[in-house]
Amino acid sequence: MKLINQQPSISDVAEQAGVSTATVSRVLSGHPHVSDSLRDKVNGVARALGYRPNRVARNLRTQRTQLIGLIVSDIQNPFYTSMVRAVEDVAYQQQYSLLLCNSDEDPEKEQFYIEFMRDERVAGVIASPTSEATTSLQALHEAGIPVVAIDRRSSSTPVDTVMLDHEKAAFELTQHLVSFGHQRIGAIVGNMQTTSGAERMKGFLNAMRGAGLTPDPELIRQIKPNEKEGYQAALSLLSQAAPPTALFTGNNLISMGALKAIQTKQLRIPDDISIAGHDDLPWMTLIQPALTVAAQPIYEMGRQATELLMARIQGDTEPVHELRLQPSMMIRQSCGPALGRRNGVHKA
Amino acid sequence: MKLINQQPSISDVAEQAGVSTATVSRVLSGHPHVSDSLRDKVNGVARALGYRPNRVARNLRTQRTQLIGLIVSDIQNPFYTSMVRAVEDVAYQQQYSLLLCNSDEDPEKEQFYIEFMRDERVAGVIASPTSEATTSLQALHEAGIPVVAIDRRSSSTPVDTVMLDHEKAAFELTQHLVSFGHQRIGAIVGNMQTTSGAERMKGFLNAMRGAGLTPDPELIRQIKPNEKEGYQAALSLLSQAAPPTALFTGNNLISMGALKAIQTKQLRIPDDISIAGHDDLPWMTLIQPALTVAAQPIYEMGRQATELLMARIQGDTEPVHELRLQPSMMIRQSCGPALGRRNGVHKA
DNA sequence: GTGAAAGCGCTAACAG
DNA sequence: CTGTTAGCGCTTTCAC
Repeated sequence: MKLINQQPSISDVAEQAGVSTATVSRVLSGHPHVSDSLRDKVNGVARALGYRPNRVARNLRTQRTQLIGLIVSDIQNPFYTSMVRAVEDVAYQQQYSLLLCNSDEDPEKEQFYIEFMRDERVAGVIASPTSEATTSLQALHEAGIPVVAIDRRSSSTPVDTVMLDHEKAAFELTQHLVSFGHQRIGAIVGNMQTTSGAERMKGFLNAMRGAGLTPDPELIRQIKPNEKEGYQAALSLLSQAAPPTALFTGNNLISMGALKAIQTKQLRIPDDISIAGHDDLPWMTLIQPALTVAAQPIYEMGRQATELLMARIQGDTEPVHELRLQPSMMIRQSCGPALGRRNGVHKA
Repeated sequence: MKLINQQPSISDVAEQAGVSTATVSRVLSGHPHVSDSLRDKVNGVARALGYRPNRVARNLRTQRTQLIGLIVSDIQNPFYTSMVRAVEDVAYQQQYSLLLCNSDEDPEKEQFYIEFMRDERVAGVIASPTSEATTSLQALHEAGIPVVAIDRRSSSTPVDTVMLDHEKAAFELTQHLVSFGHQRIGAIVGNMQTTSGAERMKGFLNAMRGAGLTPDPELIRQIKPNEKEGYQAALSLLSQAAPPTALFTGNNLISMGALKAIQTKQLRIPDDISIAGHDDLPWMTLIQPALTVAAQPIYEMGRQATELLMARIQGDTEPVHELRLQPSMMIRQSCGPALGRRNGVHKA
């Protein structure tokens, strides 16, 4: 009796069809030199048996897989979600599938997954490293597994990289705020260990200094880039004796937290407080007033990263690329001259 | 000379350490009966060589993998994103990784991925089928690969299932709307082929009839559950000669689209139009007024599904489970008695 | 406690 | 055009 969960192997098909396993293999992988009669026969038997090739065996034999490893720091961040989507689209076209990992900004978890991917001999990896210093990518690279860094750089490993021009985005956002006369601008950004965090901070500081303003360290917060910490940071900023009149937020989660803090403090945007952030999400035009942001071409970044990776997988040996995509400023109504709060304070 | 991308194999380690491959294997998989001296030696050599076991080979030999396949219909839907997160958390704990696929509500794509998973001999699959009639899951099941359906049922295959009590959620939401005196309630829900779509519609209709109201077919729209179609459906509903005074939306993407349509039509919530939807997302309290919804315990659903799956992978043969989790009503300010529009119309 | 050897399912020379 | 054969890297009896 046939065991229920026993899947037929290539030799079962060969036997049934009265041919060798080599012939079956040739038919199934679309090899050209097979007679039509045998081809039909093999196909028929394979279908009848419900045969499906064992990819684990094939992968072992060919020393290749059709798996792309994707490491993001937080799958719940819509920014990464869109990226996953882009990567998946391109990968699917080429019949690759995605091994998805959430590093959670935790180097240990990142390390585990990178090793897992190496052990699984994935064809390539796209990663958004938790830190520029992440060394495990080096191991992948040395093992001959192509890697492309996305959104953040891995300074320790010379790999293809695709990123937003973070500094420019931050610079323009800050300039926009400054143009309304703001001088006390609070900045909430992610860790300096990540490329995006560091470069955004740099853009912010440059824009401030360029406008002849001296950034106040009291108004700068470096946090884990999530809603909760964004909320807390914004709340503490807004609760100071001399609160900022405008807020610069380092990503969409931080913006969300900051907006909730503004809600908690019952401040009006932009009269009491202006706010400008990163990433453009559908809900941002739903709120009143709509949020001004620097939009990232996320899908495009994911697409290009995947295409770069695919080329490497196919053996491309060109020198390392570093792609910088440009932000688009989405000027809406969340920024304006400081009025209410200042007036309120003066009146009080 | 050693090739750059040649990873050392177990026999390299064995040779260097002067032992058999069997011993190396025993040491590396933590097998008990090995002398301490050999164990140390093997570990030392392995580390020195930067050896990493080839999981493809191991998987072939053991006929098992540490891969969980996860099929969702749209990774950009925050609902699924949270689910992915939950699944990943539990899987990671048990050292499993995720093979992620986006079916895009496209049965063909779903089919491709299911076959890929079968070919890769994943340990188990968690899926949100594009249709209750999806038959490919049957193939997995027959091949001895445990499957658990989430959010939606697969009527063709007897597998563990974890879902929201969709009908109840829809029923309560509708009742809430009815309690404000609404009679013309527009409903925008996903395809009837999915469990969630069908059951939500059922809950809606039951609540209407229970209140002595006759659902108007003109006010019901079945769409692909995304923002764009949600927008179009809502817009067409609101542009009718006799528009609804309240909207019932079938998921968060549809709610988003509907809110944008309301914005386009410059209607006031809830005076001109009330709205109640599904899923609770951070931005929903940021908009003015905050949206009333039935929240799903998404993380919990993902967690339980994964635990059910893990049990099956470990050989659990209990009868099939069907878990129904309860929604929580988040009553906020987006529903109220119809005023403005009706008045406006009467005045005109 | 350790090694020799078989074999998981497949593909790719190499013959014929 | 087709079959024979070796072997990918690993685990696991089976002997010793």
